[in-house]
Amino acid sequence: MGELQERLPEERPRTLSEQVHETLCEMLLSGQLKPRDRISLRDLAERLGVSMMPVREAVSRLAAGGALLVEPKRAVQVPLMSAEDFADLTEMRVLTEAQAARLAAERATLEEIDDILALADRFEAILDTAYGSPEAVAANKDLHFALYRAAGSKVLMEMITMLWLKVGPIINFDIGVKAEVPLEEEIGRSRTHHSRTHHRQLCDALRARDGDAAAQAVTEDIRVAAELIRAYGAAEMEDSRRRILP
Amino acid sequence: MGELQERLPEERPRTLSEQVHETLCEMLLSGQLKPRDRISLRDLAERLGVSMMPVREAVSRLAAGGALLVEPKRAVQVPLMSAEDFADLTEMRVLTEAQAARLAAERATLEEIDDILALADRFEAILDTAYGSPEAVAANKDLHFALYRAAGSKVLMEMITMLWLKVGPIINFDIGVKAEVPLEEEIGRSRTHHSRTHHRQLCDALRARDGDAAAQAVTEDIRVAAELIRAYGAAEMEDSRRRILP
DNA sequence: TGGTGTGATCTGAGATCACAGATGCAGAAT
DNA sequence: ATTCTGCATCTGTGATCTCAGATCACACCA
Repeated sequence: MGELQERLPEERPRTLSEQVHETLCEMLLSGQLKPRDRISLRDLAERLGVSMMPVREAVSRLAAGGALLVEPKRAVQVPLMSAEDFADLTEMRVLTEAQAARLAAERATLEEIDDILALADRFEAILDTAYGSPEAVAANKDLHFALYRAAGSKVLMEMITMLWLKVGPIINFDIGVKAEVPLEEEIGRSRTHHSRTHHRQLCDALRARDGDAAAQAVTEDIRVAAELIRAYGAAEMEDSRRRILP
Repeated sequence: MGELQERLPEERPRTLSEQVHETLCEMLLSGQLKPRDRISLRDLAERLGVSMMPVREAVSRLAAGGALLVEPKRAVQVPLMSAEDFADLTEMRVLTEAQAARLAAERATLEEIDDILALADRFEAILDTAYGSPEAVAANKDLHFALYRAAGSKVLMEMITMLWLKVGPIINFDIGVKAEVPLEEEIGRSRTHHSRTHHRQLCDALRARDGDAAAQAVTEDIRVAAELIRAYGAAEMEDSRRRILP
């Protein structure tokens, strides 16, 4: 009992629900959860060393945002997304994240810009050595969120976070597939190529304080990545039901 | 016990949590809850004839979206919004709702457009007789949401709903003040004037399938209303703490 | 061999209880 | 009259229990 408490012993008195929520968010954003994955409240509670209650509350928060799907009397699962839903989600990501990039280019402090440029360098370095690895996913996430945080809009940040929680399982499933199946190397190469191009456009735009260019770079980054995922068919894959950590 | 079940006897088997959630949403959107209002889980549970559990789940869902603020070991309350937060929220409403209007103008079916035009007429009629009434608020909400629904984007609709749940208490508090305090009649008149103008621009844009014009109409509607609220000072009012239904 | 039914098991939903911290009001001290 | 103090009350948090519905596997019959 008490794994979470022991792992975070001196944290300020956050509730167990918040800690569970954070854990689930990380699992969604990092690809530990894939579409169709089912989560048992009892299992997860036992695994984390808490009772069902905090898990229930965390799960309903995620379900409120559409990141998890809970049908009454049925196991809660990571929602399967149709191609239409994925396209819809992608367009909303373009709308919100392009605006965030525009605001960041116009309002970021010099320190924030330096941080973002450093994260972009770090991401490129990781791409060279370990494309498709969890580290690359995390570095990409850190870069994007540093940019969006610099936009200075709390509400926009919340909206983008919600969208990422929804696309996380798909994007990272995609990466997981590529990591396991090294065929289709050309897709990987074209993807890293585009990533580099868009990230460099973004850095240039930030340095020049060019909001439109920053928005354009992020827009293309999102659209190209989405198109590669769509072409790969990950968005509507129908593999057999999986349990987490069986 | 069982008031909700009896009131909705033949509904399909929705959970109590969902029903409570819906009730709370209506209270937020219709102005029955104002900033600083406190909600006791036990009181609300008793009032609705359910146990604390469904109320807890509904409240955490709203809290996840920022529509309610729950601090550990303290009464959950309708969050008080700073002027900066309100401005931020307004800009995000412009971003999302203008895009919804643009999509609706381009993709709405003729039936949907007819419905929207009818709701606009209905709203104007209510404005003539009962400005600032709960009916006017509801009619305005119906009009806007019919428009956004016609955009055909599920994700966009969810985002807009979340934003309305946040601004609902402020907008409707504003209206409540105006209804109780008939001074400042010129504000009321200017507001109805702008409302009419923007709504007619919107209708013309829909008929002409002009996405840009529709987006522009909605943008100005939101910005003008927000400016009037800001000028009135409702966004940062610091009245004493209230309990619902004392 | 293929379809069907049936029961053991697992699921979330909801109620109830115990608990610790926050609140607020009343009374005492200044 | 005002400020501090202390206790009664109210708060959300979390655990535990019950229940009904869903699921799945295995056996049985056609």
